[in-house]
Amino acid sequence: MSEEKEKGLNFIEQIIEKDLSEGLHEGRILTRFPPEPNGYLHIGHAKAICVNFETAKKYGGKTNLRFDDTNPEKEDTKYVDAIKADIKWLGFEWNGEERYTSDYFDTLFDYALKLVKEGKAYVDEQSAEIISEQKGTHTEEGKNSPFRDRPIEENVTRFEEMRDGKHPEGSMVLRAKVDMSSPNMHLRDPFIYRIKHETHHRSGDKWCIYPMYDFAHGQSDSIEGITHSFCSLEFEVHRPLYNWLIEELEIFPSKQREFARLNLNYTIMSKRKLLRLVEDNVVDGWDDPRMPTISGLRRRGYTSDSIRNFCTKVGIARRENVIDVALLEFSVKEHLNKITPRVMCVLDPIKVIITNYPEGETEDLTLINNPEDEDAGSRIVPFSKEIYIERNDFMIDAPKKFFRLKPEGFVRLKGAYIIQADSHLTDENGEVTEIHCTYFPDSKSGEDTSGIKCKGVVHWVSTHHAVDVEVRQYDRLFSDESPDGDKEKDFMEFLNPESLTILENCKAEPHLKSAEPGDKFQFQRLGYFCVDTKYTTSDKLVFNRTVTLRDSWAKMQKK
RNA sequence: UGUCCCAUGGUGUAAUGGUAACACCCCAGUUUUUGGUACUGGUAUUCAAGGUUCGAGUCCUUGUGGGACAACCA
Repeated sequence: MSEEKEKGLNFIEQIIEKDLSEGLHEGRILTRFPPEPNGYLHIGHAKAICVNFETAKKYGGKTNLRFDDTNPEKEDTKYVDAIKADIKWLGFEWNGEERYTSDYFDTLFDYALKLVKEGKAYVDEQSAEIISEQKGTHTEEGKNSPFRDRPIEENVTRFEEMRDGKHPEGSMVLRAKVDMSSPNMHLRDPFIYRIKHETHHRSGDKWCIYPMYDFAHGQSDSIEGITHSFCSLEFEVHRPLYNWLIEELEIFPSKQREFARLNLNYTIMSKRKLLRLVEDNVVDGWDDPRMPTISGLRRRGYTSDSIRNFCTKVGIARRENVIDVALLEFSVKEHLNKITPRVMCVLDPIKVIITNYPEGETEDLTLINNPEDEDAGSRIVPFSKEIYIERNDFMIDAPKKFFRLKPEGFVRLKGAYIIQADSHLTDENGEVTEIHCTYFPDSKSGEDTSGIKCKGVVHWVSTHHAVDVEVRQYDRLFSDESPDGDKEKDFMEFLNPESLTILENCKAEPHLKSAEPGDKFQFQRLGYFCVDTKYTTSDKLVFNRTVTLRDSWAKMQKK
């Protein structure tokens, strides 16, 4: 916090500071996060959450959590719980208990009735098709409905009948009487109440009419005394209606402001499309580690700190943007580098026999846990005659710049000795099966007097002490930068067939035996990994690769 | 064809009429018992044309480009 740079305010902060300087609402700041409980939260919501919670906090205000539940068809309580858990996990605390738009159904009905009684709303009994036709187009004005000027008493009666369940779905609708000739389609007598004979997840069967978004959101903001209502750009065209209703209803004047939603390359953010991935079993549920959902990122090993930092780096503005996923990845690496203990795990093991090391002997080596954090201490790693190293750390015809093990070459075993490759065995396919090496007793890590210079350092695990673990390597779910950007092709065509690789024969140092689900580590030289919370059992550890380390060797090879 | 919004390095975001900067990415190097981290340096930017002004990324006009908008969804 103290290192906070003197960067200018974002436009939302500018608005707030201006309001504050003008004494708006006596300096009270109240924002809200209004999810619809019809799906899981994703990284895009995380940005919205940060915008609302962090700006309110910055100015001494609070944030309400309000479930926008006006469409009983799609909403469910199970999503409510998941959403609450995700917000808490992200580290935010909402103002008091969570709220629900459905809690305001009585008030909302009264508001609507007030409009009806003042001749500002009417019941339209035409079909959806007819109404749609009358609505006009962008270039063509709309036409008034024949029901537009029916008597107020008749409107009151009909509206009450709607409420009382006397009419079937789709037979009639309550409309605000605004302006059918407005260039803004949302002002052409928008629907504000519709009939839905549907059981609501909270109000049950009490209601069979439900307010539309435009007649629920702004009013709920107002009821709660929200001072600043931040939403995404797509709602900009709704703002005139938002304001019109507040004025006509003469209720608390909340103000709506819009900002650009988060877009990530190689990622899909649409709830509908995410749902398809889940339903088509392309992924393993909403919390699949490849999903951009909060729960997916959490299972993948992301920390809430890193997600919040990412949201800060991304900024807030009003222009469309596509953030590079590399920035998200950088954000986790930045955090994980500071907090994770280093540990050795061989993903693709190949056996190394140290011919001059005494048979049956084990040596306890002390390795530091985290060079970035002195308090992290150290641990014991057993060393012996037989070890595993990474298959790709040995190369027969190695280029000059290959600093790892090659015939006749030297390499340092991390935290242990320098070894030299003498010979190797291969199978019928030419695959190396075993490497024979000699070690230099006077080259022990920390007390090396051998004078041998070797640039390469390699991680290893003693075969007899190794823990068998499964490692799941994840890559981006889509191979195209904007999977939903093609009008011709379905986003499913861009799925990356290699987004998941399961390695079942990995060897980890014994220290890992006590790892618990959710624990995070840096597998030295490889990346950051966490113990999977779903598939790990008492006798099988499953690790998820959160993100790889930067690999300059791989980069060099590409050239 | 209409209305509204937006336009700053490759990607994002600042600069509030006064020296265009920060982060990520990319490149080169230093350090290193992680080809990690850290550090140093580098490439690269105001959509265009007019106007206002001593001075414009910022204000005005026009153009160009991108986005949004016609669900009994939110």
